[in-house]
Amino acid sequence: MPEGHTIHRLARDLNATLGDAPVVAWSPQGRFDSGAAALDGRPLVKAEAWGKYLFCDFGTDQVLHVHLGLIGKFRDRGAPAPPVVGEIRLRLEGPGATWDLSGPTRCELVDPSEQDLITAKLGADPLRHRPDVGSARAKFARTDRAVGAVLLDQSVVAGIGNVYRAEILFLCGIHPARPSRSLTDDEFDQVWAETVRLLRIGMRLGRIITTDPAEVGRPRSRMTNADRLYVYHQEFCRRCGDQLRTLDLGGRPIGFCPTCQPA
DNA sequence: CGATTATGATTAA
DNA sequence: TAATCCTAATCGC
Repeated sequence: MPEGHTIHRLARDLNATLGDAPVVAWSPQGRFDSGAAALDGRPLVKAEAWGKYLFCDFGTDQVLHVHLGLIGKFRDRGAPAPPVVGEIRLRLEGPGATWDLSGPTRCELVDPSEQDLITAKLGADPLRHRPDVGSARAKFARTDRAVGAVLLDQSVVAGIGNVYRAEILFLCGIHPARPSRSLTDDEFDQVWAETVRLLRIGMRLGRIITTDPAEVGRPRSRMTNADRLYVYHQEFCRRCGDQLRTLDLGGRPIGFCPTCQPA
């Protein structure tokens, strides 16, 4: 379930569990044989997230670039390495962890220059150190596109996905179809603050919760979508009870409350 | 057991 | 805008 929080958490956990020991790398599925061979026996030097993009440095001339896309997963199956289940593009085995990558939209080795090209196109990442808020603010102020679409644009803010954009706008009381340029400075500040706050919570908890993070203490099975979220895939407004509506922005649906988010 | 769906992004048209 | 890619879980029959 990959928005930016997932990728940053992944980078953190890869670094923590793979340490500096040599890693056994292979492609159970066979679709990344040559790439895996280039990493086999190398230690993970550093994993790093840029928005939804993950880069892993193994101390070789090329960097592993992974993008999970909509359905990709990168999970630790524990050690010792259990039998392979399903379509695993890449498996990384360390002394204390076994990472299985499935369904990525990108899994490739790239030159550092290509990595630079990718990251240069990305906007401010709220989860990175000292994100360039000014550039995001300037981009918001410059366009007439709907704010709901701009929030999903990775070249403006890197890491927000379809769930967070809906939840952020609800919490800010902003109608998703409003032109980005119509936001006041205060409104932009509020959007940015909520973005940082929510993504941090998501990274900490390992899942998207925009209501009350304390809720996570409850068993997962007893937490419904409606407990975690205000508008994404919801029918009624948690605040005012009105029927929520859906709009298509940026090619994807976004739910909102017509009362709490007036046009 | 087939159809549907999913927190994404690129390419082609 | 639509088609396409990638996989697994869930849903309906």
